[in-house]
This record gives sequence, C-alpha cells and structure tokens, in this order.
Amino acid sequence: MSCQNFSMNNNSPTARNAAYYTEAAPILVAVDCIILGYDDDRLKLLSFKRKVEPFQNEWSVIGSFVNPSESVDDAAVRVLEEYTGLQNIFMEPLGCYGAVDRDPGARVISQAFFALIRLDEKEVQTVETHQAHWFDLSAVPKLILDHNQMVSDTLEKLYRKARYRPIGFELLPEKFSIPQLQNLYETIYGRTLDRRNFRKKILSMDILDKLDEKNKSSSRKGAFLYRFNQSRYQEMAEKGFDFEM
Amino acid sequence: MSCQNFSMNNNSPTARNAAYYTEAAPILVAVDCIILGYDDDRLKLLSFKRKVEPFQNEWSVIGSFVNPSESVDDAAVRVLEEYTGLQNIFMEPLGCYGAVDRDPGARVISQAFFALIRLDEKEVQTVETHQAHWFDLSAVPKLILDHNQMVSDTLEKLYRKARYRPIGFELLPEKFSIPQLQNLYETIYGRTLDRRNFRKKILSMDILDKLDEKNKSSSRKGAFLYRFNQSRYQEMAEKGFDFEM
DNA sequence: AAAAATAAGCGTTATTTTTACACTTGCACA
DNA sequence: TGTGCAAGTGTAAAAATAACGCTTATTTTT
Repeated sequence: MSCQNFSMNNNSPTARNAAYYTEAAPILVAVDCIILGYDDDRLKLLSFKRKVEPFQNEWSVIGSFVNPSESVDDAAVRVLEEYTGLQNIFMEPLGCYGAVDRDPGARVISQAFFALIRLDEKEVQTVETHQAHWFDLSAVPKLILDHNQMVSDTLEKLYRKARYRPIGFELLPEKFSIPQLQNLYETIYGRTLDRRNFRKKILSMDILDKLDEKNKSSSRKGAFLYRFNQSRYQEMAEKGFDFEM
Repeated sequence: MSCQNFSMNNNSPTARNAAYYTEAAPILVAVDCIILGYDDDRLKLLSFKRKVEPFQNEWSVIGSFVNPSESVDDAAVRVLEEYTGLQNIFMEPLGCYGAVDRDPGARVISQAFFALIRLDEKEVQTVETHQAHWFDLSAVPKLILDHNQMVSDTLEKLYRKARYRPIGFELLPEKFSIPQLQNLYETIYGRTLDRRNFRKKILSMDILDKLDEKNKSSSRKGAFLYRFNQSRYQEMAEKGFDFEM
C-alpha cells in the first residue's frame, strides 16, 4: 500500500529516492474546529449540518481536509473563515485525534482546534447560510465521529486555561459589564463566585477601562460598561497570572 | 494530485464512493517523541543519530511514520519502546507540526509527544545500541527539521505543567531526597527556591512517604529518602493543584 | 407619590497562604 | 577533635483570599 505519485516539494535526488518516504503509507489529514461563543449568558457551540456523505445532514463541527499547499494551521484558519466569514479569531490547537477507526470512511486523522468568538449580529447571517446552529453547551446533540469528545476536551481546556489567562474577553462583546464577565467565568468554572471579590480581583489586574455608558438590560440600576485595555491585556496574557477565584 | 489506491477500512458503498474522501490528498503522518530525563542534577534530552537518508547521521529526536493499522498514540508508544525498550512511560501530546515545507523530502506532518523518563541503569544499554546520546538541555545540538522547536516547546510546556501537576516525580528515581526534588524544580523553573519553604510546601501536600534510608552522595550528613505515595499522588494529579513557589 | 424589589457597587475584617530569614544537626575528613 | 558542608527546623511579617453587610440607583408595584 503505497502512493508513488505523492507530491514532493523538493527535487534533490537524495530526498526523492529515499525509501524512507516512499514506503510510508499516506493518511488523510483533516482539521476540525470547535467554535465556542457566549450569548444570552450561555456558552454555546457552533454546529453545522453536514452537507456531504457520509453522515450527510448529521450535526458536526466544521472541518476540512488539509490541502497539500497549506499548513495545518492555515487549514484551520481557512475553514474558520469559510464557515463564519471571520478572520483574526482566537484559535488554539486542541489536539490530535488519531484512532484507527475514528472515521469509518477512511483512515483520517484530525488535528482539532478550538476558537472563541464574540457573538455580534454580523456572524448570525453567515451562520444561517450554512445550516448552522448555536447549541447551548448543556444541550449539544450527538455529533458525528468523535466530535463530542472534541467538545468536551475543549471545555476541559477552557476551564484550565481560564485560570491563568484572561481568556474570557475573547468571548464577550467589545463593551461588557463586570457582572457579565463574572457570569462568563461562573459558566466556565461551573460555580458561583463572590460578586465583591470578583470585582476587586479583576479590577486590581488593571486590564479594564471603564466607560461612561451603562448596560441596563439585566438590572434596574444598570451596570457600567468596560472595555479591556489591549496593551495591559497582552502583558497579562504573556506573563500569565493566577485567576483562581 | 490524488491517490486512488489508498486503503479504506470500511466497505460500505456510501463510504467508499464518497467523493469526499477520494478527492482528498493524503499526507504522510509521523510521530516524534521528545524524551526528557533527569540525571546528575541536569535535565537531559535523548537524541539519536538518524540512520536513514535524508539527514543520515544528523541528530534528531525519535520518530516514525504512523502505520495504517495503529492509532497515532499507539505509534508514539511503539516508537518509544522500539528505541528505549521502555513501556508504561509518562507521555503526553505536545502538538502538531504541520508546516508545508517542514520536511523537504515530502509533505509530512508530525504529531509530537513528550515523554519523561527516570534514568536508571537499565536504559543506558538500549541507548547505546541506537547511537543515542543524552544531551544536557543547555547544550542541545542542531537537530533535523523542526526538532529544536519541538524541544523548546516541550520545555515551555513542562514549565507550565509543573505548576499544577506534581510532574517532577516522573523524572526522579523511585527513591529521592527532598533536595533532589528541589533541584529538579529549580531546573525546570530556571530559578532558585527557598529550601525551607519548598520543603514545607511539598510535605504539606502529603504525597511523600519518608523512608528510613539516607542518600549520602551529595552531603556528609545525608538526606533522607522519600518515595511518592501513589494514591495521594493520583488524587493531586487529577484535581490539579498550585505549585507556583 | 411612596414603598418595594432588584441588581450594582463599595469597604472592612478574619483567615490563609506566601515570603523572608537564622540557627541547629549529623557526618566525613583533615 | 574540630572544621566544613549540606540537611533540616521554626517563626514572624506581608500579601492574598474569603467572608460578609450595607448603600445606591432605578423600575415596578401599590
């Protein structure tokens, strides 16, 4: 089982003739992208109705095979843009899913990524053209292949990551209130946090710029909106910090 | 550029005929394994002189193509055993290295793993039969392809991981003294730690069983040996903890 | 128009954790 | 027998975290 006409992007005789390469069995390589968003005080997963066989019309996360001309990371960026129209999105590698029979159609390994996006109005359009749906994370349906596993691995990773990176901001709109931010952390951590201590800690990090506007959607008094301070945020993200709460 | 005779492990007509699979370009998939050990108060990297072209006789970490009949994880375990004879070793996925031209010989993506091993006498034999060498991490030579990158990513990961998992034990012999353990952490963290506070913290975690023996190799007084308590250790490893120091 | 309800926001105290630091012990070797 | 060297112990100050009560702004109800 070999594949002689597989592309080589180097023509040195040594490399081309190396039995080392020609004896290896090629495998299909895919990327899959777990997209999380936060809306209506809930963490949500973006899923798509698959358009092709096999598993046509079943729910799945977005994915694609990796093209010979693109890196694995680039493939993930491409896929994300194809389905959501979004660029410059927070995305991180999640892991490699490489079980022999994970895909009954062929031997396919998948490098999974997870992306966090801000749910503004723009996205929604793109979503609708692709038969996509935002599922509340507590009500994710059966997805094809090992995609449910990818989703739970993403949550696990998000949970860990939130402790040492101010990751929450990737999910919130540009302007948000402290109670909104707290709610997000409570969702990720799966437990309630003390209002006063949360505020104190997040403000002491000095990554928030207070605005003069208020958001009145969730209370009578209204909560002041904040925006995060890009440069301070970068600093914190790089050096890491402790956000255990 | 396609590869029609690529193996399928499912014969359902739907799957076999799916253009979805047959149009995808297979890619070579490799695993690479970054093996770290700790000896003589130093973190070391296990490297091998590559036996095949291209890059014959250059230094590299161990690796192999993934066989159609094995999972990616299994391939990593196989490789580790082939080269070191060791089984049941701590090993974790490091990441996917998928740049288009990372390997001039062919389009190869590599899923890297890192393994931590305890350096007893046994290993050394296996190492010698494979033209291998333990390099002090401060003196790692130029390795082939992107293997140097993999090594530095491993160190980064080890550094982060050590903060919330008692990972150090994977590297020490069964019996070790507290100063030895401290030295390991100092090596990973790249800075010195306070003797008294280190001891206090590690003992308070209650994962160490004190033995009656002493290790006299590094001082006249001799340091008591400890062994880690498997069950307590597991608990800690699962729930995570904070070992910032 | 006053009262009730609701969530935002602020400040203090108690507790725990972390940091800093100095002296004593056991043993080998001179 | 005493000197050197790393192992080992205790304590106090500082910082971070956790717990908790009251006030404020606004809308809804009476």
